[in-house]
Amino acid sequence: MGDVLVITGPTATGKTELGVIMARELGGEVVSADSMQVYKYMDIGTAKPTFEEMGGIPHHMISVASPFENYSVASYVRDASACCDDILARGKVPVIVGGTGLYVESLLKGRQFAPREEESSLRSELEEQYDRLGGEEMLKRLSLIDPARGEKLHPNDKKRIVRALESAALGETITSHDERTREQPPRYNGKIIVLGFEDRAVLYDRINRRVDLMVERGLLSEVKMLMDMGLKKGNTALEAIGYKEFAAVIRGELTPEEGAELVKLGSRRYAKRQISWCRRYGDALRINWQKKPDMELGRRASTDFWLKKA
RNA sequence: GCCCAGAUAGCUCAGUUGGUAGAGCAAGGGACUGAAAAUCCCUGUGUCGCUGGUUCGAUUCCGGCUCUGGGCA
Repeated sequence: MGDVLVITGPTATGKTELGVIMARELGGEVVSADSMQVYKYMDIGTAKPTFEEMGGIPHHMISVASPFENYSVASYVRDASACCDDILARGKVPVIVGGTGLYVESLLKGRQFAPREEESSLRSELEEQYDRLGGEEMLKRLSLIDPARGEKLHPNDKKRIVRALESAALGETITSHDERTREQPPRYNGKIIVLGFEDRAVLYDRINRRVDLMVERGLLSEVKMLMDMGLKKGNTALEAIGYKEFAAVIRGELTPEEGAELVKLGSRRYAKRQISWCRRYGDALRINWQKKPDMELGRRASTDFWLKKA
């Protein structure tokens, strides 16, 4: 089982920068764990590291999918573990950097997923059924075939109810699949570093400034380009924070100012969900940046902040 | 200077015919097994401007004061 280093935490905490520093230190390569940086042409709004920022360290799992493709955890685990294995085979250390909790965890565990059919219409039929019959009824039906899963889900959780019914219809319930695969040993031995800030207000301030910076750098024209390419509402890529709001701006439904405010709001809430996800890593090394006294708040965490071990 | 209106949660405001208060937004917490930057669940955080009075009891009624709008001079 290969040793890997994981650097995670909410958005705008300097993961990218620390990742490069650690990769250089350990003789490693960066493997991104970010559900939106996998898409090509989405550079500004996903804050992909620039050539400069990569500092000569190879980066994997960035810009590997077309935004028309609906990439997913399963594809990620397949592709990212191939990267990690290759890095390990060359005697180097994979440094997994990213804030998508599900991706990080699934990669480390080498998680397998319950059955699903790519080309069938089963999924849309189930969705249509859900809309017609309502959550209570669908949950009742799920409970008949997978009681444990039904117990856990809320009637409003359409996505998960549909997925659970789909899996069961294809031959194995999610519960049975989970029980069968959960016992497997993790695929990688990960040392986890969780980045954060002492003060939530400082994090939010950075998020706000970062969004302003994205707008200055041309987020609007990036989104415009994607839409001109033919990307539209159903595409996962356009559901990314920053993209869905500016798509609405382009459609004339929001002013650019309103759009930017919504991006900030969405990013703040996203950060909160990420923090919540990170609390599950009990054995992680937690590092909280603390603002240096008498110093300007800057973009780069390590220059303007002290490291503080929580 | 005078007249009128307002002052209640972080913000915008509702309300209590006198028994210490509630909406929206913001915020906080949580879940997470093929969309995860997605999706879903839970939670009201308060010297009711200050100060006297009436009252068993005042955020509510009365007086004074302060501040903020608007009007008249």
